[in-house]
Amino acid sequence: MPQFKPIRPSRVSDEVVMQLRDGILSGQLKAGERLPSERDLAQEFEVSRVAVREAFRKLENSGFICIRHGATGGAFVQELTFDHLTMSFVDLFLAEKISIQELYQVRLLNEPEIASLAAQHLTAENADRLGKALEEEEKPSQSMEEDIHRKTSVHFILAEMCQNRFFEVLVRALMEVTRRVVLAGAPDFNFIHPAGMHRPVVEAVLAGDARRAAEAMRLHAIEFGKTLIEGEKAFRDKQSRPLSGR
Amino acid sequence: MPQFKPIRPSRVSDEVVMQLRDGILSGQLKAGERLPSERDLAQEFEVSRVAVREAFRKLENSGFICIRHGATGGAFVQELTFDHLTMSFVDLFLAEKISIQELYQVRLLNEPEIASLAAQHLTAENADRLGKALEEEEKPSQSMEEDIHRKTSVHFILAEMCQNRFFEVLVRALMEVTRRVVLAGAPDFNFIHPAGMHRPVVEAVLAGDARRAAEAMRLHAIEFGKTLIEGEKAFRDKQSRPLSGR
DNA sequence: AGTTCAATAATGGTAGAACCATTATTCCAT
DNA sequence: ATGGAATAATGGTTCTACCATTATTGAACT
Repeated sequence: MPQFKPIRPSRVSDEVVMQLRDGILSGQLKAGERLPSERDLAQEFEVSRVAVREAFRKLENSGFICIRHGATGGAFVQELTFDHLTMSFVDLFLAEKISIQELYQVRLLNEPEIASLAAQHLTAENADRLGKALEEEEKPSQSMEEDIHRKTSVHFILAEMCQNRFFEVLVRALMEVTRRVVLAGAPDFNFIHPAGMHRPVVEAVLAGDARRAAEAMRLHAIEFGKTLIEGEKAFRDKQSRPLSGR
Repeated sequence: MPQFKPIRPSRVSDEVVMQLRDGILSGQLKAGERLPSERDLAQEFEVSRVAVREAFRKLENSGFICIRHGATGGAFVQELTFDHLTMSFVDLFLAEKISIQELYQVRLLNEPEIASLAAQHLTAENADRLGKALEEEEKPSQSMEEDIHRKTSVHFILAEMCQNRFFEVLVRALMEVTRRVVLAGAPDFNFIHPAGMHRPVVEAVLAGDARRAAEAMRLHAIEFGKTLIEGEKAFRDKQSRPLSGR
């Protein structure tokens, strides 16, 4: 018996999505470029404006284009970023498809490697950024938001330094989940993640000592990770009733 | 001066997205449940049907709902899966925002850990699955698709066994990218990934020897990784002109 | 009784037109 | 120069009508 494939009548809007998507991924439509107006595209594809709009919603949702209103507005091709990936990841966490416990395991394995790579790729400029970030995070903060922002920035800089964009997106995702849990649960972030926690890591990286950097990061991940795991239950309880997603 | 926040008039469809999304994430709308029809929802929200449809396109694109046509059709709440995350990841690879080289680094760090965890969580049932998968992959295959499918399944089973859903989604993403590169570039997958390559890994896992499993996987990742890195250039060249994305 | 097939109704899919809202540009009055 | 109205282009929204798909119903015919 021959292998038949399922027949699924495709939507017009999906055809539009595919053509535009291919154009972008193949490089024919470059970032920054402006697509024709909805009305013109509808004419070109010989479909209704609704179909074009639905296609735009999907492409927008995937981060391929962004839409601006008004004259000189329209759909502009975007450089694909990691932001949407991070957000889908957060969604999975919110939907309880992944736990802090699991992320802890991932973090414990990957963050030391990131620190190690950062130490190996140390440049004068990054040394400067890292030093300043460490200074910043040891100052008292006015709000928890600000405190979290400062204390995550060391992680972000290390992730950038390691020159592996996967590790970069991983750290972004981990930090975003962390941020949410902390904001929902912790009364005082500076208490559970006191200033100076990153100092041994940063010092090892600045010294170009990859092994020591990895070990220092490992200890930090263990220390802070335990606190965070405890925080998850409070977070889940708090989230189960009230709404307001992102 | 007080900190003003930027004013962005929101779209009606985005409001609809947010309300439905919150309903799903908070658990008020459970998986399998059917949303009201487009016409009814439009009335409830006091917006047009188009607005509801655009919202549906976004929610569909993010994997929150799926739409069925015909009588008894409508929008059904979906259990959130890792599929969309995997696809966005593949998109980033296709857009050259991430390279095989980088993924190799990630794989080299994580897959040994996965193998190690799998060995630690060995059960009779999984031992059986693993053994059968190994047998399967050592049979000759009729097509490259089939060959790839069989040879990735060991990785999938190990990822499931390790009981960390992040590692699971990581492996899925890595395998999907691998699949594409191989399909585009390799004349004979069985040549670059001969049967039996996984045998040392599987044997170590079945023996419950975590350290040996990790080491065997590390060697496998190095061996196959080098081949794949060479395959990337061929893939990029081939992809740059013709279209047909997924 | 069982089978087949046509009619029906509910639902999503598509189209077109009209109008509103936002924004850059232009031009005019001050 | 500055401020502000008019203009035009574009996305945002709504409405209406109709097409396409599918489950159900019930009649007609074995």
